[in-house]
Amino acid sequence: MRVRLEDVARAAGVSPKTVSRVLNEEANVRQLTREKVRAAMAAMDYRPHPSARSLASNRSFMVATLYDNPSSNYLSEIQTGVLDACDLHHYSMMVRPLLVNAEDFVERVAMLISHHRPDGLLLTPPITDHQGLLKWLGDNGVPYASVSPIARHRTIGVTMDEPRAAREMMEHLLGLGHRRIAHVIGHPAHGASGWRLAGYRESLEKAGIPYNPSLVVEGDFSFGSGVTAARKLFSLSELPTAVFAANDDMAAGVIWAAGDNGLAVPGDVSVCGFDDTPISRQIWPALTTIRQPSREMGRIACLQLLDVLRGRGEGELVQVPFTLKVRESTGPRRQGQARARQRRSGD
Amino acid sequence: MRVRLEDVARAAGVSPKTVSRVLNEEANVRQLTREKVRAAMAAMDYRPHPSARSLASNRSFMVATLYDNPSSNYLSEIQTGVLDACDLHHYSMMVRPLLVNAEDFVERVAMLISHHRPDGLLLTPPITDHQGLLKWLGDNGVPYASVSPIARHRTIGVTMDEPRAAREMMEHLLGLGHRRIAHVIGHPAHGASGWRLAGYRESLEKAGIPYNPSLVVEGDFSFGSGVTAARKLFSLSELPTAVFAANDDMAAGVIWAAGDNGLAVPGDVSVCGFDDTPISRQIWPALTTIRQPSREMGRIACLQLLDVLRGRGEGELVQVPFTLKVRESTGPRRQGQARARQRRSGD
DNA sequence: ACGCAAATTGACAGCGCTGTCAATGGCTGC
DNA sequence: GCAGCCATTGACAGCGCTGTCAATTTGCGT
Repeated sequence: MRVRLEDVARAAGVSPKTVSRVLNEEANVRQLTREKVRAAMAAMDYRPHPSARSLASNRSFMVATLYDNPSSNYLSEIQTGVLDACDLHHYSMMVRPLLVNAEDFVERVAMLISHHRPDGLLLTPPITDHQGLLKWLGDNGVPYASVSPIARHRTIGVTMDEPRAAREMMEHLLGLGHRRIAHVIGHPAHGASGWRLAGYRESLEKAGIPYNPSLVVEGDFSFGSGVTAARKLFSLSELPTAVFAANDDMAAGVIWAAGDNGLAVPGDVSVCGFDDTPISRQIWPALTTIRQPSREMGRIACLQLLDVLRGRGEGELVQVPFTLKVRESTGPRRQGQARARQRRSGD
Repeated sequence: MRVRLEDVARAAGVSPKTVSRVLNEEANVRQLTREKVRAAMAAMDYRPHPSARSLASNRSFMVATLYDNPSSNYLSEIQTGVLDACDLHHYSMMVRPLLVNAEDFVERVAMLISHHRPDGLLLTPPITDHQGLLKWLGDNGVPYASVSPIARHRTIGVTMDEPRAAREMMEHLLGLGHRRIAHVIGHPAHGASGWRLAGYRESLEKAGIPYNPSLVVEGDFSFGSGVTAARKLFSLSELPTAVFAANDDMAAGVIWAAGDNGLAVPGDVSVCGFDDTPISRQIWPALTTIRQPSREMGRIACLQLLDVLRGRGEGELVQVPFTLKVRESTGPRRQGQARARQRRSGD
C-alpha cells in the first residue's frame, strides 16, 4: 500500500491534521513542526491522494481551459503556459473545446462544471467576451480568469497593450515611408480585432493621414479571408503600398494573393501580420509581425486564477509586453506605382 | 446540497449499492430495477461525484495524453479526438508535454502518474516508441494505448498504413512522368519517417528505378530542415524533378527553397508533403499531400484504452484509412532540364 | 510568578461513493 | 412440493483526507 497522510503523521510524531495543515500551507503551524513534517513527507516520498483531498475539502484542485479558437498554435502555447502554472501549485488542468455560437453554449459549460467540477475556469478569446457565459459564471459564483478579454472591468487574467502594439507596427510602416497603408480586420467577435483597428486609426491620425475606408477590409483571422481581402485591395485603382493584417494567417493570405497578382513582397507591397505564429517564418518572405508571449500569458492568467482559488488574494489583470519582429515582408516604399496583373496561372 | 446517490436510491426505492451498480453498468441487476433507477437518476438530474467515485473505487476515471511533438496542429487534432472518446464514457483527460530526450523522462512520467493517478496513458509519437518508458509501463502494469507506434507487437491503439500511403503518393508522382524523385526523410525518432522512406523505396523498386542515395536527404520534420535539405538537392548537377517530403512543414520548406533558387513549383519541380496540416493550404502553391484522419485516430486510440480500463476486452491496434489530396504543388514532369540560380535576393 | 489571549495541536466525524460478503428471492429438476 | 443453486439485492465498513471545535501550549504584560 502506498504512503498515506496518517503514515507521515506517525513518522513525524504529530496528528494527521497537522500534516494536513502543512500540506495545505495553512498558517498557525510552528516552524519547527512544519519542518519535521516536511522532512517526513520527503523521506517517505508522500503523495497526497487527489480524490481524497477533493472529497474531503470539496475542491477538485483542477482548472478547465475553455476554447473555441481555430488557431492551434496559439492555443497550444496558452495551454502549455497554463500547465506551467498548474504544476507550480499541484493543480491539474482539463481542456474543453466549445462552440461559442452554439445554441446551448452556456448550458454545455454548466454541464462541464457539474460533471467535472473544476475549481475555476480559464477563458480564451472569443469565449472571454460571451456575455451570457460571464453572467452565468457570476451568478453561480464560478471563479474564472481571462486571456485577452475585451472588457477589462472587474476581470482578472492577462492582456497585452494591443492598440500600442498596433501603433508600433504602424510606426514601423510609416518609418519606411508608407502612407497608403491598408488594414485587414480580424474576426469581429475577438476583442483583438477592435484593438488592432483602433491602433491603426490612431497612428494614421497622429501621422496626419486621413482615414480611407476603402483601404480597410474585413477578414476573420483565417488565411482564406486574407486572400479575399487582399484581392479587394489589389483591385483598387490605386494600390496600397503596405498592408497591415490583424494576424499572421491573414497576412500569409495577403502575400499569397500578392504573388497571385504578380506583386512582389516587399518590393511592390509590404505586408505585416500580428502574433508571430510559426507560419510567419514558414512563408516567403518571412513576416514582419508582433510577438505576443502567449505561453507566458497562459501562465499568468492561470496564476491569477490560482491566487483566487487558493485564497491568496483577488487576482488582477496583468499586462504583458510585446515585441515587434521585423522580418523580410516589409520594406521601404518604392517610388513608381505597382500594377497588379489579372491572376497568374500555372506559371 | 446537490443530489447524491443516496437520494436517488431513496427515490427509486432501492439500496444505494443498487444505484451504484446501475451507474457502473454492472451485470446482475434486473431490467426492471435498472429502469427504475435510471428514471430516478434522470428525474433528479443526478451527477455522480467524481472524487467520491475515485476514492472508493481506487480509479480516477481519467486518462493522460503524453506528447513531445512540435506540431500543434497534429496534436490538437489528436487531443480533440481523445476528448471525443472520453466524453463518450464520462472520463476526463489531462495533457502533459514532455521532453522525450530528457535524462529523467521516465521518472517524470512516473511522477505524473503518482501525482495525478490517471487510469491509463495515451502515447503519441515519438513517445510511443521510447523503449525505456514502454518497459517501465509494462513492469508497473500501467495500461496505455498508442497513436502510430512503430512496434506493433502486443500494442493497442491506432495506426495508418503509412508505407502504402507513401507508395500511393509515389504512384501519383510516377504517373505524372517523374523518374528523378527525391525524398526528404523525417525525424529519425519517429516511426513515420521510416515507413514513409520504406514506401518511397518500394515504389522506386517496383517502377524499376534504381535507388539513388544522393536524392535522399535527412530532415527532422521542421520547416527549416526542409529548406536545408532542398538546398542540398538543388545544388546537385542534375536536379530532381519531384521532391517527396515526409511531412508538410518540410515540403513547405522545400517550396520556399525552390522559390529562393528561382525554381517554379510545380513547373520546374513538383513538391509533395504528408499529413495535410493547415500549412498545406496556407502556402502557394497548395500542397499535394496525404490526409491522415488525426482526430479520428485520437478517438480510436482512446476508445481502445477505455475498453481495457472498463474491462471490456483487451483492446486492439486499429488501422485507419488515408486519402491522397492532389493540389497544385505537383504537376507533369516538364521536358527541358531546369537550372537553379544562385539565390534570389530582395527581388 | 500569574493571568489571559493568542497560537498551536489534536480528536473526531464525515465527504459520497464502492468492495465485500451476507441475505433474500426465484427458478430448476426430480 | 422441496432441496439446491444462481441471480439479485442490501448492510456495512471503509477509501484518505479535511472541517469543526475543543484541548493544550506558548508568549506577554505586570
